[in-house]
Amino acid sequence: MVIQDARVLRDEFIPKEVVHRDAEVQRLAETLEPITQGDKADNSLLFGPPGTGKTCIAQHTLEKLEKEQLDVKYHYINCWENYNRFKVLYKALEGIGKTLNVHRQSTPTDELLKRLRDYDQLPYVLILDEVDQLEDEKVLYDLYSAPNITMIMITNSESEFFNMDQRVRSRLMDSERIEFSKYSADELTDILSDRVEWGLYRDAIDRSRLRKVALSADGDARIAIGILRSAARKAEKESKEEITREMIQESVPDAKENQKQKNVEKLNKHQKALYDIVNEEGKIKPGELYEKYGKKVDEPRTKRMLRKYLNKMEHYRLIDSEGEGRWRVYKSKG
DNA sequence: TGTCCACTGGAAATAGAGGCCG
DNA sequence: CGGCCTCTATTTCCAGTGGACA
Repeated sequence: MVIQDARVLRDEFIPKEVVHRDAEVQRLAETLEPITQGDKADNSLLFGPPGTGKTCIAQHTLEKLEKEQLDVKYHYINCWENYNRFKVLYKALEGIGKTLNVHRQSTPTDELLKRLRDYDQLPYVLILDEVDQLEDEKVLYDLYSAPNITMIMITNSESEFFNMDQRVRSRLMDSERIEFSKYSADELTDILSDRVEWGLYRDAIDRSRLRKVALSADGDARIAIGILRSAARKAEKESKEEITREMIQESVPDAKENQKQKNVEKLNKHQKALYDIVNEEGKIKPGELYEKYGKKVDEPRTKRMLRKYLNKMEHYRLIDSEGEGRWRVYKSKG
């Protein structure tokens, strides 16, 4: 037996103590300080590469705040999954239990917003993860103008995020910005050993092997934990008592592919067809791509729609493109 | 210099789904 | 049930872009 508590190895797990992010935790806590007086705090923007602890710290800080201070509410919203105005507002209302008798289709979005604005019980903090994935950032403006709501926005790229509607941007400019950088191999090793302590049996893995995992993850904690999880499962499957270096080695590609795979699964058949063609060709001009696509599926969508799909896939980092206008070329990743 | 070409992406129009209400 | 809403997905229409070519 290797795994003691599988929950600890999941992506969503939030540790009780966060290691190697003291400065960031401190800054976030200071920014949120007014909330302890029952006021609205400044919004914050956490940015940095994937797997650097942004989401984890936001949730951890709020969880702690809620525990110490009963009169705060917070809610986590993933903007990848809730990418439009209605969905975000609906989720936000869910967090304060005001969705009663809001019935999905028949209530206008403005009504949702009105309810949020009218809410004045307790300070309400919204964690908006992957906020750059929103189809239309105007919803941020809506939330900005709600008197009691404080936002914690999370994004990979600060510059991409601010590449938005002028009016929304000018409001969000004064958010507290907190930058996260990649973890070093030593830091990652510490994070892993923290997880191991709660999640695995003591002798399953030692520090030098954890360091091997850390080195393969290139500063990304999510990948590091993914490698560990996958290696632990292998050990479990083979009924071994410990995780070997070979198991770790084999798990590296699994873990790295994993994230991308998740996104590919969300594509519909038209998007998948485009994705496959781009990958087969490696590099392809739009006209040719549309033509191949047309032969490949029944009931093809119009070119305009395909352009929308391609944009989306590029945004999700499933494909690449280069060149503007007439010189555009779509490319497979990597 | 003017016209054509191959492509992009915004905006408006349309279709269809699901819920509300009399 | 039928009329009325709103939402999302999709189509239709089109102005804009900048190199090629006569």
